[in-house]
Amino acid sequence: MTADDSNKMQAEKIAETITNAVMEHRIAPGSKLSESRMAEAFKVSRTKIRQALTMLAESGLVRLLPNRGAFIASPTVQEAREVFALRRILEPEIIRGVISQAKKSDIKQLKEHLKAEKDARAASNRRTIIRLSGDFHLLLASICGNRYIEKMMAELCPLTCLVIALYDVPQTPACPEDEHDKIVAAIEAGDDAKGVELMLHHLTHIENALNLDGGFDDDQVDWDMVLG
Amino acid sequence: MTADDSNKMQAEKIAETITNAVMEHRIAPGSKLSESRMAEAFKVSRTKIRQALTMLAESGLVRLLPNRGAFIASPTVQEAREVFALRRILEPEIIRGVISQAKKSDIKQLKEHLKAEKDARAASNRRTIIRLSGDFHLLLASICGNRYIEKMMAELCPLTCLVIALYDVPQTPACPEDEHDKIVAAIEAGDDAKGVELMLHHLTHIENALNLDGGFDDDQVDWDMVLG
DNA sequence: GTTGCCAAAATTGTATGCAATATTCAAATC
DNA sequence: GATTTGAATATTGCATACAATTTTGGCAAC
Repeated sequence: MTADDSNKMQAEKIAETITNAVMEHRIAPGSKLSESRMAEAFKVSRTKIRQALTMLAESGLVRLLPNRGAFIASPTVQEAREVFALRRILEPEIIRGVISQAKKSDIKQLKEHLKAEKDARAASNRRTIIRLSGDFHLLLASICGNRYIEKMMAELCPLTCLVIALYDVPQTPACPEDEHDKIVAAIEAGDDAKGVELMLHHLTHIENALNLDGGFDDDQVDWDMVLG
Repeated sequence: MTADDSNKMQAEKIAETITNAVMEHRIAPGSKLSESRMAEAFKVSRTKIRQALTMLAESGLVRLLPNRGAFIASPTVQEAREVFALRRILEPEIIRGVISQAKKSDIKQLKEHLKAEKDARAASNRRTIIRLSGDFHLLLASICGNRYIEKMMAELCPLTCLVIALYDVPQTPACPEDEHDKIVAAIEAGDDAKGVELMLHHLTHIENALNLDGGFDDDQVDWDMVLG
């Protein structure tokens, strides 16, 4: 029966659509998500939209302000750092998990993904590039075989996309193209240490490419600084 | 204003009550959560209950089966192992974080917690003991200063409680009483390596005390007991 | 030109009613 | 006696109507 498809999954599907849009930078951080507009767009009642928004809020991608509505999160500098800190904890272990139990079909899937990334770069398809960049890490998480890690990464990746949208320096060259390839190579070679090192380097590289110093947090305004 | 208290937090408070009840083993894994009963017990409309259940489902503590209703999760053996695997990844880093940035007041709070645990043991207050056992790890997570880690632990601890409820061997002596104390001692001494080792030992110890054949039946929830 | 205020409009919060689906239980059949 | 069927009951799914709150826009006062 298509109970899963038609019933509960409907709200989940809406949430996924929003998440995907965030991952492709088609929704900006801080955007207001009006219930009635969404209901109209998705052709469902507000009830379903509200369900989806509650789910998204629980995952951290959306903030629900009482009587004000739902907004796509805009992570502060501090939050951005915490996202990367957690990823640096999780992803090395993901690499170890992948190496220790990847099947042939998993490796194949990884290589197919690399090819998709290469194609997207060749086509200069910016949104697809961004999207696939995140999906690479989600794919690794799904292969590593721990559903809780996978779930956590499914929350952290969209947040990372928001962080990049907020703090990326435009002229910085995009994610170095070959880092994912190198990681897969290390995985294929079964080289734990190398894979972990590459992953850490990769994450640090992404974080360092951001401008997380002069950030505008939701802190109180320092009027002395404004006037001085 | 108390907008947060009265508006959105109402559903969150319900979810927290359920979570607390799970952590104190006052709701068994697999229990059905009837919307109308809950609405009656909490004296709110089903709408609010539904919101709370959606949140709990997103956090993994509740499973929503289409047209069947909401049930407290009952983690499989595999899921139980994954919970512990993830905790073994996260909590050593939590220890490092706590050591690197705990304030005096944090240490004080930890010691107060140890005393509360000691008191509960002295009074043989089983539910309080269980509850405080989990809270210890949540307290550490809150001190370590990464809100995403804290959130993750806030999901993993209740899940661990479910796992224990499902697979614990009754005659096994409860959590060794002094492991938390030793961990705090290592933290106070600033001894990273020791703290991490103790934490890993602690987690492994809990997991090893479990029996993979035990089980629970889906009891009906006694809402008076949950609320009382 | 700016600020303050009030009414109108738009938006969110909540409850309730009804439809759809599952569960229960008793009667009928084998 | 066990199993199946089907009506009665209970529960979930959903949308809509209405209340509460915020936002908007204009008008007056300074």
